[in-house]
Amino acid sequence: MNDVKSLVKAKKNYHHGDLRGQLLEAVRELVERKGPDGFSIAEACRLAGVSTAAPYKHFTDRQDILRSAVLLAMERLYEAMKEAAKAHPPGDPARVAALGQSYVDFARSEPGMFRIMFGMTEGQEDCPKLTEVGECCKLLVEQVAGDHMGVPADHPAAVAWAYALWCFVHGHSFLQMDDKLAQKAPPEQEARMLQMVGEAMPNLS
Amino acid sequence: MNDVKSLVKAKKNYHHGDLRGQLLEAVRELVERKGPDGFSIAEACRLAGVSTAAPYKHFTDRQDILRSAVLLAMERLYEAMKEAAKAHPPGDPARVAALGQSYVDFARSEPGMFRIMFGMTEGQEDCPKLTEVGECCKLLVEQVAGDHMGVPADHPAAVAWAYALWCFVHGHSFLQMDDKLAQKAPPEQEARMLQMVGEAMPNLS
DNA sequence: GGTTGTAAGTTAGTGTTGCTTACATATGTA
DNA sequence: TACATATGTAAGCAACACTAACTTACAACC
Repeated sequence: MNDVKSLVKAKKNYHHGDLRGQLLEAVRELVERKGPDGFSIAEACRLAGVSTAAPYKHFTDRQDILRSAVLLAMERLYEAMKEAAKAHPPGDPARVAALGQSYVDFARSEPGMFRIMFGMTEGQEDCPKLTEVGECCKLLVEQVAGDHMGVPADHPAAVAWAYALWCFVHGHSFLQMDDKLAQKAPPEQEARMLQMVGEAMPNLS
Repeated sequence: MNDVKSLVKAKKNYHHGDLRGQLLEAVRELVERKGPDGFSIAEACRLAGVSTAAPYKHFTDRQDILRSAVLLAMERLYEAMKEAAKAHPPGDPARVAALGQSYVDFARSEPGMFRIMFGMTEGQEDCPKLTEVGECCKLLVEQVAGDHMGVPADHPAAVAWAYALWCFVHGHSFLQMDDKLAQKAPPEQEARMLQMVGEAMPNLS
């Protein structure tokens, strides 16, 4: 939406306000358009309207750029999940399904970034902020699972079911993205499946 | 095991027997060692001990090489799944779990290829052989699910559960590969989870 | 058994792309 | 005006995909 316009408009000045942010936005757009590998600093610069040397005043490295972009995406995902959880009261059966749905929706809306987030193999292990956000997501799922099952979030059963739920939506997200194997399931079936998994979780209270 | 030895031994002659096969093997090794993106024709040639121009006598293109390597991997996966299904009689509850286990084991043993197989975004759509093997895998899962549920493989419930099972093991495979989010689950827990999913499938006969 | 055709590999290059750095330059602020 | 910050210019360099033209080995055929 705001991609091209804001990019062009902001470039009127030598110092445009937020090159760092615009570069990350450009990375995101490139990754979505040309696939996870189709990103290069040079092209991101072209898109942002700056020289290829400019990024190095804001990032140390190519990896640094990617890491930062992934971190932003991770935060977007976490926000979406939090919103989904907040939309229903604890214990509501629809809450688990909504949480899963938010995850799948994110994967569908940003497949490129999603792939990088969970498929990066180079140098993201040593990024504490990234693992921190990931941990937050995990805790959120465990919390919702625990609420649903009537046990505290750190109960082994809640942890196990949270992981199972994650596996399910994660796999579904990937299979939807590369739809060669799985014919695109209609939204209703998707919702039904999520509901089914939610109902399979036992109530232990 | 046989990588280095066979590569060196076979290179004694100008025409070594099977450059095509060795290149594909080199691709596989590179992908495993340096990640899905860490593959290049040049490096595969270096590994196979031939010049960088040699591959073009066997493959038309870089994509052609990758596609062929992926096809081989897909066939390996199908073989593993078939073996797992053959190891138990139809209806045995352990059969579903074993099928899922074979999938997860494959992902763990060849994470790089697995990522490419299900993460490729460039030019694999138009490979009929690839989609054919994928279809075979899908049919196999549906067959096993149908046997387990006491309905034919093309029964809607069997198809739905087959897809759900696939989602589950697929997601688990990915989460295991990049283990930043999910702490590595011990094998016993993994087996228990697979069993749990299998037991959740209703018997409709 | 020599001739010859062909498949398979080699050498040497071309063109492109990308990451990164050293230095110059423009802009805003005190 | 002086300085700090932010960007541009230009270049180095490495890697890679792919091509063209030459060479080697093998095999089939007379």
